Amino acid sequence: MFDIRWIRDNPDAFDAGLARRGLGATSGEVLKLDHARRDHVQKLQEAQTRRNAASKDIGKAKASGDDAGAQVLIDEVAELKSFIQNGETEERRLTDELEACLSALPNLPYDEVPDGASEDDNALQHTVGDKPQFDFAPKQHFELGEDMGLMDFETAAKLAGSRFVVLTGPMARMERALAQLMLDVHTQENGYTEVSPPILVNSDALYGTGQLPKFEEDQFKTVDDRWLIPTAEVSLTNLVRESILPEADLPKRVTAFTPCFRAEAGAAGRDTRGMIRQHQFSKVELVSITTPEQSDGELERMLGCAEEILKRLGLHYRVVVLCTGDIGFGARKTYDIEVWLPGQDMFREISSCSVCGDFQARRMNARYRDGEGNVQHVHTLNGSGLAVGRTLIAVLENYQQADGTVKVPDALAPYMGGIETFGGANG
RNA sequence: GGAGAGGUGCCGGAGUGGUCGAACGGGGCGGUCUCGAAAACCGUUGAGCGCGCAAGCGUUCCGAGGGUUCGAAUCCCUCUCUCUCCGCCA
Repeated sequence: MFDIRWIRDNPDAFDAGLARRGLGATSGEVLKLDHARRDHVQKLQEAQTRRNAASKDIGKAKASGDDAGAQVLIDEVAELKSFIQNGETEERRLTDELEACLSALPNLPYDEVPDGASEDDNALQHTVGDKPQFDFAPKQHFELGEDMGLMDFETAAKLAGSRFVVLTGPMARMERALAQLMLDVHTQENGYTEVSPPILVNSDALYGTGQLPKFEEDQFKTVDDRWLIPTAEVSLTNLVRESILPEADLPKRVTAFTPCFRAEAGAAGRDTRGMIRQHQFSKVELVSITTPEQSDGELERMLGCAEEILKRLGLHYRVVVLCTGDIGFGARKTYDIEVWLPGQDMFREISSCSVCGDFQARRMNARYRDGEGNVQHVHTLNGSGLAVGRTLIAVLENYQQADGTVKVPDALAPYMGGIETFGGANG
């Protein structure tokens, strides 16, 4: 959501930013609505001023026993009544119309974000590690998992349909181990506070982070008008909605390990094999709430926190800056971390770290009080730290051995009960 | 699920339908006093929107949304949340 006053002052910059997103100029329409609304508000307020004054005089007149004088005023106010009532309805309509227009517009990218139409135009930032060498043809994660009998898509389909999986034994344990490692690093070393939030939320929360109203078809909705979160970003970011935080509380850093649910409405036919794209997956999410001054530095910090997990696991990865065509709805700038999957012979997204400026804060009405006592909107950031399902995939493919077993990375040893490999004859 | 009680400012807590953005207390902030501090005393302390360079003026907001009324924090309806008791339950 944009600051309408900023659009008033910078209509060209606003349109230019939208143009980079491939959208047409909108400031004309927005400002027309804004003008109509302000015009209307002024007339309405004048009427309200007159009504309030007259109403007070009625009270005084009655108190002093001047019933005739009171009656004159009563008649005057009665005339204003319908005008004010209609006026209030109209004001709400104009406000809603303006908001409907603004709420569907994506955030503006930073200048430094590269222009582009698709992920092909993302800019490589840096690469860490090297591709592991195999003296055999590395398998894809689902081949490994199914051969081990520890990853079962068929049974999952019986329970829930396509795009679900059942993990068993050490496979299930490794998913838990990965989450545990991530949470431990983020809470003990990176300054994040662990949170266990609702994963079923209302429409306001989803609106706050920008999934609604535009991306309803990507979400799962319950029968009582709640929604399964597509990411813990929703729950964690909305923790500060409708509040005014003391500046001393910022930056506020929270993390949560939750399941995430996505309808994958537009992804029919994509990544149908394996665990890459599921309706349900688990993720450790990082969210930071900051002042406007802190947010850019916080993005770099958050990226570093996410990268740290991959380094601990010894996984080869690269970081890209998403171009204007690939960046998410609420983001001003996004880093994707892509991990190397030898079985797939390609890099795949495993984390996405975004700075949203005050875009979500305006939708949530999340503010803070600065040193001078001024109230202003916070900035919000979110990032995966990491997507646990995809991390599991990466470990499987990178740590596989010629005999079809998988070596447990050293960093996971404390969480795996001492086993060094798994997937052999005994599971 | 049943029964009841409530949602007022940073917190506690008043508020016969009229001059209430709201008593009073606490907290915070500023000041007086003091060598300094405490105590005491004085002052100050909500958010949104509109107009304005600003000072400021106006307007809206007492859980949310409707309604009654010339006028609603106060009356009515719906919703929502919290608390207590009972039932059920991981």
